[in-house]
Amino acid sequence: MEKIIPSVKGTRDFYPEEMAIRSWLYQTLREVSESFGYQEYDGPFLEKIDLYAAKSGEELVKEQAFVFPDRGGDLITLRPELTPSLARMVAQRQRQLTFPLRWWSFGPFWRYERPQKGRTREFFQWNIDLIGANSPESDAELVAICVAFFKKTGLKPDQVGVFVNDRRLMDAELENLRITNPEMKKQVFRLIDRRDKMRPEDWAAYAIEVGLSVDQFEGLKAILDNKELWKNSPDMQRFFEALRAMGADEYVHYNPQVIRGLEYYTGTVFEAYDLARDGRAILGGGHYDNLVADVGGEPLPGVGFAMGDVMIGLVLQKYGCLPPLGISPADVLVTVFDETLLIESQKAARQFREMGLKTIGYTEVVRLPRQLKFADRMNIRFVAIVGPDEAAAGQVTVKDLVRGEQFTTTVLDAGELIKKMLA
RNA sequence: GUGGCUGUAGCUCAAUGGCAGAGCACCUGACUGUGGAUCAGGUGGUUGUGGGUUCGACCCCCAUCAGCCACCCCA
Repeated sequence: MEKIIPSVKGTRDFYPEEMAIRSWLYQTLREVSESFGYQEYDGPFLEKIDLYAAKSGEELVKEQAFVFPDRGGDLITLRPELTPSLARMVAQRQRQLTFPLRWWSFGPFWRYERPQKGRTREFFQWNIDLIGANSPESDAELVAICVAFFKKTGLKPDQVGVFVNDRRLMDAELENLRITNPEMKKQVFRLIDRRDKMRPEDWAAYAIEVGLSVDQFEGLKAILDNKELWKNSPDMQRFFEALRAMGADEYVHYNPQVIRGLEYYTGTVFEAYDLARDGRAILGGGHYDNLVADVGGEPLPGVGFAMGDVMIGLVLQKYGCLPPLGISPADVLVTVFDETLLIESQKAARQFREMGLKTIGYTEVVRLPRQLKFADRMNIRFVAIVGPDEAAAGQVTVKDLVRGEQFTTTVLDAGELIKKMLA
């Protein structure tokens, strides 16, 4: 045998078991998204590099995207995120679309990163946005959607949580500490983001390096340790009140340390975690002032989030929330007795299918035990045997592999009985 | 991009520098029109790849590829 050419680093093969999970996830996301009245959309998987160069940092495109020249010499990128494509799609029809826009998508993305737990180079992502809305209640709606997803999958509020903050609130709090320089604020945001990843003494040293005075540093720590800080913001108060009204507050926590790396978030920011702090963020999102800022067009505020399939898959597996495996591809297997009866078996299989039963007709002439074993392995509950006796009488013998019982009757009767037993 | 751990049968893993093994799975039979269970037998390997050291390498060294993990980053 020739050597098997290995798959591309960081990609996954989806065998039927994994594919079933992916399809289930897609279906669940669809149901949750649609229950809030969101419409499905998608952009191209290939985009010109310029689309990202305009908006994202140089680093993203140069180091974390798959980029290659096409035959005409243009640089093409396998999309690393959906937002720029969304911005273009919205800007192109800004005058025709009806706002507020509620759109969702689930599709593949690529990032040239080093694979590790919860991170692959090829992954699927749920993107959902409410565009052309600017209220705390619209921000709350998106958080309520991700809570609805958790509820639907069976994840409990003591297993996962959504942590929320508001950048404008943080901005105001920093102003109170006389941190007013925009560049300085950016650095302090980064400092806040790093707090949990560094030892306290290193973090303090970093704070001094950034240029904070001792008073400012103490003030910052007080802010970050204040779980009631949200009460200083009327918008956050409205946000939490809306969440309660939507029945989502159980899962949602205020955390002044949530900042998010993305520069385009301007208001509410949030991310969901396994409460055991196991692994990376499950999802992240927030409020932005202008989706189409880099594409031109009227300023368009909105709120949205993205969730990758890899991390949520790990969390769902950890908490036993994945759908059961070993689901059968068929209800009935029609066996083949010998070459002379091959056609009879195929006719019977067709009749079963026409009655709405998922039916596999064996297409090889092999010994019966082998065919029964096949049915057993494939979790096919019913085996219909068409032997010389049955063929002569216009009947089939149906064996129920779960109960170990069997009966002989016409195909039509057998089909009805099987349907009853499956119900 | 940086660092650590690991690559042996289809799978999970053994093997002081001295004959490459086990369990599970698979195949055959016991059982010529009936799956699972049991028993008996059997197939299965360029030890990731390429070099080096050695009388001799799964084992030591170098490189490389892949997987996992942590950094970095997280759109």
